[in-house]
Amino acid sequence: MQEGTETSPGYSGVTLRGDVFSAQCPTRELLDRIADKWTVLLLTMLERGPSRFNALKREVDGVSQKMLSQTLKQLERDGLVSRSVDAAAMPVAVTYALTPLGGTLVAAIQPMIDWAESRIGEVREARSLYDEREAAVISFAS
Amino acid sequence: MQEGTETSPGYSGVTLRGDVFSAQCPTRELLDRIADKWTVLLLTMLERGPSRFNALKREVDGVSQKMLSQTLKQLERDGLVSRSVDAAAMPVAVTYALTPLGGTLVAAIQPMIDWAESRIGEVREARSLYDEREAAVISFAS
DNA sequence: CTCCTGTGGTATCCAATGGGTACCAAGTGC
DNA sequence: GCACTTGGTACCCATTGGATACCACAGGAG
Repeated sequence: MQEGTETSPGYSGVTLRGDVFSAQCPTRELLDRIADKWTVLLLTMLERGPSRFNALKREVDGVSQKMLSQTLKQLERDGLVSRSVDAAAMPVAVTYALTPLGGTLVAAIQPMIDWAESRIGEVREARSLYDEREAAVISFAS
Repeated sequence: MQEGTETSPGYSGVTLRGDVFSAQCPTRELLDRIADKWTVLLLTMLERGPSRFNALKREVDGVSQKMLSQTLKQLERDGLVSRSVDAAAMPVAVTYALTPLGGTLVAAIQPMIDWAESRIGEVREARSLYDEREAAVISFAS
């Protein structure tokens, strides 16, 4: 019925490319979504190979069923993950797998993960230093 | 076909290196923090050069004062951003800048941003397809 | 047979978090 | 004096995340 019920597909020209700092930028909306705790963890986990719902729930420690199904649904909608149902299996088997597009994203976030793993020491050190200074300031103030 | 995920239990006090999937993993805690909307945007903005509080607030569209000061404080604590106060200036000038460590992080998240910018088209296409299918299923059900 | 488990979710509720607004103190322009 | 700037903090409410319960169905234990 209403053609205008959703974000206009046209965008006549100006894509605001490079301006992720504008709230309206579509790239920023995408960035907001992929720069997400569970998204990153799930994609990384799926890079190891296809997995099933409850397997993911067990493997990704701390994820709730709600967030898992929600995140997987978004990833599927974004074409990053595929969902295949085997209805013939006994209690129904649902398998999630990375799509090729999802694979390119995993490759793109890998440097971030590697950074976290290699720099965690420096960050922790910075934190201790900061907390010490902080404590000093507080005791000085009171 | 990979049998995947021998992330089985049985840690005997080992480093958990590479196991970001455990909730206790310190790397995962760090990853949760940097895989954050405002963190990514602020770091990217600061890569352009040092900036002041209200300048950042103006430039990063949509960030609230609260989230800005909160995020900056965390970044400072993590040693990714430095905060320098010029008390001599008229209404006090506070300048935020990337530290060398922060610079390495920006480099590490850049691929993710580039991915978002280059693949946004494919994602949008996947979304339309998904939404169409979804709508079809719903109208079929009702 | 009933009970319990596992499968893949959805629905519901509540706590935590994010964001908007107001306010502060100090200085400057009008 | 009044309003505006600076860099924040304090407070409140809306949105979100997370825990829990529940569903339908099938298989195995007892």
